[in-house]
Amino acid sequence: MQRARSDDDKDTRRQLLLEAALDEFFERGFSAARMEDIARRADLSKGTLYLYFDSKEDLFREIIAHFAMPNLELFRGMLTTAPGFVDAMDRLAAFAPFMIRHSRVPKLMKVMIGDSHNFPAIILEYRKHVLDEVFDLIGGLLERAKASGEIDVEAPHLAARIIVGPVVLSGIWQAVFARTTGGDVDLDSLFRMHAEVMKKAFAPSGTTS
Amino acid sequence: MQRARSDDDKDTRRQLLLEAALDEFFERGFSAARMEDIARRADLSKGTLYLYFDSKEDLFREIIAHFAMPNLELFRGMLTTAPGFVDAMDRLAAFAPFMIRHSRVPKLMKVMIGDSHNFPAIILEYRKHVLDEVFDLIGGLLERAKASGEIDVEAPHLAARIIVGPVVLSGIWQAVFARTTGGDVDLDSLFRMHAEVMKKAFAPSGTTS
DNA sequence: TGACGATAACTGACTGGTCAGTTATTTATC
DNA sequence: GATAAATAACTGACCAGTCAGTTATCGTCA
Repeated sequence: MQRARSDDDKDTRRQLLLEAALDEFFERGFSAARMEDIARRADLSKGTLYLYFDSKEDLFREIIAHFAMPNLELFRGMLTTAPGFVDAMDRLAAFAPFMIRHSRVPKLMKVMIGDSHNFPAIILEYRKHVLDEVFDLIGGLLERAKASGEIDVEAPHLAARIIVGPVVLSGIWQAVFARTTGGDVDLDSLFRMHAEVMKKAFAPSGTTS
Repeated sequence: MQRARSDDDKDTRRQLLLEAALDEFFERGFSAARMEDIARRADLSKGTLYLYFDSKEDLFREIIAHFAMPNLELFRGMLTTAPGFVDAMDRLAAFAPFMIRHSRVPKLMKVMIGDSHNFPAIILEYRKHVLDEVFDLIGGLLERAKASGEIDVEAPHLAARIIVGPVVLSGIWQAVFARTTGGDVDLDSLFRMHAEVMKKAFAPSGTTS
């Protein structure tokens, strides 16, 4: 591999190492992952890896900072531009299968759950800045829809958990079982149904489809 | 600590070691957990631990066999004795918060997710014998309720995932964040709402509360 | 009752291997 | 030839699994 001379080159290399590290942490877990293997996966040596990151823990921290935020922004963009609840659910039905199959969110989920107790501070930070934010976004959406009379819901922050539940289940299922055969579900159908279920459940009483 | 002479004594000791191991695996992950610490947690030495289990991996396997099955049976008992869908959802609303707060299921979830790729065969076995069984139980319940005209649902096996989703989300939340402060939700309210949401969503059209 | 092996539960020091992090050296690029 | 990117050999700490030795407990016999 060519040497990285410019700052741009170094950024690309850094990114490459982060991807390699996420893959190794995903497959082996933080503790069993070897720095040598992470470096080799990016066609570099262990020594070079240490030019870009201070320690294994530093690498873990950077992975989360690097991969979590963009996904949150994507999610925020999807939700905040939806005119109402029904529209937001339809978008979620299209967005969730894509995210589960093609984004790094499932891998990140598995890594963060598996090593949460080894880095409590990092994980708590993540909860505050990403997870709580997701629930707040959905909660806010529900409150606006309730105010406008589009839906009927008593506790929006609880409803948010019910909406997110199947997404988390499918993400973890993907992360844990994607490599094994059988047991997979058609995610598009699943989330289309999920959207319909949520619409019907929160429809104001007196409304019939 | 007294020595274990009888077979009964040894069974108790074995059980004690399994509990200790689950706790250590839960807190550190399989790879970072130390056999010495597991033994110490049960007030025994590392050598003694090896009298009861062949290896660290053997211990992992035994933990799952020991803790997963009883919980599945509990769940089966809860569902199969319910006369119908509405009753089953009410039972779930009472059962889920208890299970999440007081059973070892959340700990088991975290351990199995975190180390799934290190023991693919064990985890696949678990999926077939426990997870698929859970989905089949709920799927069967839904089909019977549909046949009797109690509910209206097109794809019971997908609906099962929607019902289970929030349970998994809450279980993982408990496992990952229970020790940290804030961010906790009233599980009783959450699952009471979840039951109502499911009832309303699957109620035959034309029915209004 | 109490002393005396016999049994096996239990211990912890030890070994061999692994790996995070360091550094002296090599080498690509200007 | 100067700069700094990249390497690979090295070090020290850590730990799963082993095993030779220790000791609690029990049955037996005086």
